[in-house]
Amino acid sequence: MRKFEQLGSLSEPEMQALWKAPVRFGHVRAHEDIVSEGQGLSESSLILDGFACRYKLLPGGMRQIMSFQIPGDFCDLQGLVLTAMDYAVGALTRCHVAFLSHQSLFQLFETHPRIAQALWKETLVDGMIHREWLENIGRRPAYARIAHLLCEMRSRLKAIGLAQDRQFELPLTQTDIGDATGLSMIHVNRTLRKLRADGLITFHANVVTVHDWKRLQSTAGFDPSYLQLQPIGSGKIGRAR
Amino acid sequence: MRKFEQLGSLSEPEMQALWKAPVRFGHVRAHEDIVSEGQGLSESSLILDGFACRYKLLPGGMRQIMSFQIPGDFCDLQGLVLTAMDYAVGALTRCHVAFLSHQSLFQLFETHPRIAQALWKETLVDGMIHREWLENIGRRPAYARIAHLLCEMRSRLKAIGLAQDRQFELPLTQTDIGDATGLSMIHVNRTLRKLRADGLITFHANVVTVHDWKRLQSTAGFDPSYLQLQPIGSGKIGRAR
DNA sequence: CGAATACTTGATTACCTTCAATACGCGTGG
DNA sequence: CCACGCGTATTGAAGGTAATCAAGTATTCG
Repeated sequence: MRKFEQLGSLSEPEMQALWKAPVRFGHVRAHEDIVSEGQGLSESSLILDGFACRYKLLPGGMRQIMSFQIPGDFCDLQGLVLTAMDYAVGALTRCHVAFLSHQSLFQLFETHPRIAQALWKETLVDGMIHREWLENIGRRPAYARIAHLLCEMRSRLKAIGLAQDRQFELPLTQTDIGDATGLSMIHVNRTLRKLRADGLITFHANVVTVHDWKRLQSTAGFDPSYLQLQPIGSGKIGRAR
Repeated sequence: MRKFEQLGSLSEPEMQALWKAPVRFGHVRAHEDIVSEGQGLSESSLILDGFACRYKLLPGGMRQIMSFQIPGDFCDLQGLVLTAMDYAVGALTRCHVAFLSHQSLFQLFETHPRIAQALWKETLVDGMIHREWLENIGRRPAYARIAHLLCEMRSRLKAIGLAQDRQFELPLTQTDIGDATGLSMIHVNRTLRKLRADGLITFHANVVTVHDWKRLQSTAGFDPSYLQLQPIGSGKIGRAR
């Protein structure tokens, strides 16, 4: 549970302060919502364990997933600064979640402004992922689109030690993948088979096995520097303060 | 140029401080970049006048537009906290731009932390727009997709006094609309004609005329509360501080 | 073990893209 | 002033990608 540390290179006293903040722990069953759309929030939730997704429902009942949240990700920092959520967060597996009250976060911001900045940064990274997905859904054909999603998830899961080079667990149904990529479940199925037939990956029992990482990456048009951020302290901000 | 005020309900002394900050003014010709991808920045740019867009180019030369920036919008707040831009910002028309150095912004944050929060909020609104676009591109057919884009732009332009009920200027080519919605220019053309034939809108010489707002909204699945945010001071944050 | 959920496969249809060619609008320069 | 060229818009035809419909199989879970 010491995943706070990935939060973004804070200094020792800042980490100390975070440890002392009151945290409520809880868990959410698979297929239940962690946060609902339209809700106003009084605490922010951080995934400690499990997979979740942000999504919206359309009038017709269709679902669009906007991002997957993995351990170490905040779900709803948006609710800290804005008064209503424009999306829901659903648990894809059983999730362990830490809830931090907004009040105590704001108190932390007073004494440790860099914590606010670290959280701001979190939301900016969300924005980067959204833009990557816009590019993906808007301009790539299904084959590359799914390949790209797999590249992204491998990359993000590796960063938190949940993926190996050749293999990682990805507890998504084909319906989930379809809702994330803007495709029908059926087409996802066929495309996965094609990826399999081409010797790029296999996806079975929630496990992705990468057979040809290089080719997967190139068909996806995946940029390996994706989300490889510089730590806060070493960049412009360090200088500016 | 007093569009700073839309920045998000800051108090008087905060506004005063903003006025005193050093600002560099400039302009960018149409079709030129305001910011390039991959760049590290030392100042943040705010559109005072004109239209711009955030975009990425794919290896094949395709372009995906992630959002349109209109007067009063920051283009690259991301560069304040992160060290490299993951997208470029291109001017669609001649743009007047204000550049605020990161250094002076960070100084402002020290004395007026709510300014930082207002900018954080700006980036969260960007995130909301991205998610709306993800839903749009991922799950709506071309007809509704373009209708939705028009609804959004009308709504945002109205908020800054640049749209009337029935008519507003939208200096986008059909290619731009295609790159924003993930469609081919040709299909945009045909879809616009269909919207015209159905009596919803006309789009000619960069002017959108709305003939049937209600029907446009309903075919788009547009939520009229989109981006209607509560001011910062009146929400949770006000209480928390 | 039975029901529910997830996956697979085939056939058909529709949406959207690509290719190709033409027309329009506008500023430049002859 | 008109010709020219360029970017933008328009239109038609052909083809491919992905959706929908329909039915059947495998898994998971209570």
